[in-house]
Amino acid sequence: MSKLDKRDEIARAALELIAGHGFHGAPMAMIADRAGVGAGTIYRYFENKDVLINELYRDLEERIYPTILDGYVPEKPIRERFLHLGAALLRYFIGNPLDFRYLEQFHNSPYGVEYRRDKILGENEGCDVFRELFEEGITQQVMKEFPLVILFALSFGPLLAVARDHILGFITLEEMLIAQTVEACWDAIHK
Amino acid sequence: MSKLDKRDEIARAALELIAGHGFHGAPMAMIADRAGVGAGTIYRYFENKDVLINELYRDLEERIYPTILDGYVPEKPIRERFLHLGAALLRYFIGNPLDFRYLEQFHNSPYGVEYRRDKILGENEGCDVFRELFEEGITQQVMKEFPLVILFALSFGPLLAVARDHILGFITLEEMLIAQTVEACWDAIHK
Amino acid sequence: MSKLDKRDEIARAALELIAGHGFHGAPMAMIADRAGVGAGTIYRYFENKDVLINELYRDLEERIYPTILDGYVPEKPIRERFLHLGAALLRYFIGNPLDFRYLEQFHNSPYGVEYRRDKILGENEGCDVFRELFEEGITQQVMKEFPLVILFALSFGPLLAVARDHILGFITLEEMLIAQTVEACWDAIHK
Amino acid sequence: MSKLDKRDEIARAALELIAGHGFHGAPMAMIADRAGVGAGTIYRYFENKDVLINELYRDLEERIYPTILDGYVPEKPIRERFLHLGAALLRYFIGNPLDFRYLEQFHNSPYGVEYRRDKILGENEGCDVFRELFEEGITQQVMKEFPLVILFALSFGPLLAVARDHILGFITLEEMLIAQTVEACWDAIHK
DNA sequence: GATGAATGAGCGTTCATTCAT
DNA sequence: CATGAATGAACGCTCATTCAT
Repeated sequence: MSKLDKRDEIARAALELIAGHGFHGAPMAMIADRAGVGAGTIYRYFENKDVLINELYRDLEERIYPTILDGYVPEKPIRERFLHLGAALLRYFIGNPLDFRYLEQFHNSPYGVEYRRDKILGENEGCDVFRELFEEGITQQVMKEFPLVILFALSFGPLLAVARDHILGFITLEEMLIAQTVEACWDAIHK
Repeated sequence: MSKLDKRDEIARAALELIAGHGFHGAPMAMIADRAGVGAGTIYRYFENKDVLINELYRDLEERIYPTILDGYVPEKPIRERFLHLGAALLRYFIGNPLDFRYLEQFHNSPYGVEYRRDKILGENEGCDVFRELFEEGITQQVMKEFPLVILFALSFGPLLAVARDHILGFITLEEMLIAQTVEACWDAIHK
Repeated sequence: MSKLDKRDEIARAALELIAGHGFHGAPMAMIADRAGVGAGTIYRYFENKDVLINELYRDLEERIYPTILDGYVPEKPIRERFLHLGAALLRYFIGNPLDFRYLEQFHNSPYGVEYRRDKILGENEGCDVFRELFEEGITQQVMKEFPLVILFALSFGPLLAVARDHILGFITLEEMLIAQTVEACWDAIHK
Repeated sequence: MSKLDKRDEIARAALELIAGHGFHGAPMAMIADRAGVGAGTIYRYFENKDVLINELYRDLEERIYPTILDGYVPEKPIRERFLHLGAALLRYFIGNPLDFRYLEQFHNSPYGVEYRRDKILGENEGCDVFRELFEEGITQQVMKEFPLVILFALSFGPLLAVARDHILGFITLEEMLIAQTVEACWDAIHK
């Protein structure tokens, strides 16, 4: 197993366990076991559990962005772009439930709160596509003049909620329903 | 201190600590300390920590419902009723940040997932007002014909998100913004 | 077993093990075992291992002082007082080898260095008998005009060394030899 | 880097780290790092950490002896020879604080105890100069008729103590004070 | 011969739960 | 009943040592 493989093996094991059982339901020893490495080995790749958790999240973001930006055409109208991003995100979550569960665990934890604080108070990075889209939407007067934070809430709030419901098996999202849901989100934010 | 007082004291202490520091940031001994009782005493009122956590949530629901139903007039049009409930809920969260934080901790944890599973798959209780409102909305053709689960997501998703942002200090919600946000939610679900 | 008994039992076990095997040769679990208590119990009496180690030293000082001051007559000549203290100290070490070994472990460790730094740089406490004796000796011109630190070295250096040699079995100190050794120390410091 | 250079590099690194942080503050990996070699390489030159620690001490002794014997004239009177050795030793410690700190760490540890036991009970080596000096001193009736062990204690006890105090910054030894301190030691042992 | 990634036993410490008082 | 001291399994993490490369 190469060095990179091992790091990924540990990351995968950690993601699975944390997604499934939360941060404290995933002891380092259990992660090591599932990754097929010794307990001490994890610490060659991640300084400690906190760092592991944060790096896992960065990895995840780096997987999501290319995916949802695939086929994204900045020249298209704002509405179409929003529908594209929303649907792509939802599809990603549905197709990668572990990633989604992990993302939720992360957001709803001190890690996520601090992360968001840095994002919102500092200069944004990462969510730039959405931020730009919202800012453009306001400028062009096609979106309600809400603070960005609220536009984010109106868009992501429902998307995350339905993704969770799908993954937990409370509903089954197929393409039609995905599109309709994202359109409903659009209804919430457009003027 | 009467038996009931003691139970409430424990519940209050637990809620505060869990809201502030999460489930694992609130050891039983610390809860007992803050409640002014012995560590063993908690177990006279709650079988174990899991039970305590679940009962805390039930308590919380029982506090929320009367509040948001105050001034709720079933005879009014659906839109008005929705706006009332949404704004009332948001106000409750803003006014009771500990309750809100606890609710979030609970929802985003195995406890919450199991709870929802029971709710959705079994015979619903608790969220009846919203459920009835949504069912009526669909029947009257004023709401989009979505599965209930999606209507919930479109309504609560954004509300919880903005409540969190307010409590974390990322935004300041005053009456105007509350009303506008709930109206935006209505835009998402109404036909 | 009363509360005090248990604290003492832990302290005794810790002292024995540390005296015999050094700080890292005495894991908390082993201390607990020898004290006949659970591993967690130690932490009810001592905040952590560092605190335990420091408290053990304080305990030890409190046992030594009364012993060597027993029969100490401040009105007697300086020489006699020095001989009394030196011999009493040596006798204490010989009679309490665990205390002595612990004291050595402590002094030769970051704990001891910091402790001495506080002692020497701050206002002295504890070693006051010796300090006063030395200061008086200099004032009365019966002792060499050395810095206090050097007088301490000339007195305690040999005493600790012979105590160690006795305890390790390299020599057997009886009363005669004790008296002669302390007199030799006096020869080193007196004018 | 030649084989010998590498061994010395490792020894130097180990000495520095152990002198500064004690035996357990100097992990093998850190020693390897500082020596600029791989972690496994250490084990080509030293069977294990215990062996490394013991060999380090032997190295140290071999550095000290030539130094203090430099200018030592066996024909001179015993007193002068003692003063020479004592002052030379003190100067060595002051000039080589890492060596001194290591020596102290070693002496005050199971390693040192076992080492001394071998020395004293077996046929002496190493400290021969002092041993011979003391034996000669007794024979010539210029020294008190103490067991050797006690003469060692009366000489080295204070010297090690003042060296430590100097290195820890509790006192500053210059030539005058060094000479006076060694003379005081002489006072302790001579008849 | 040299490497350093991998190991896993062992560390100090926490905390849900029990039970003698 | 109420208590809180006692428990010990479990945690995150370290590090001396090994061994495939």
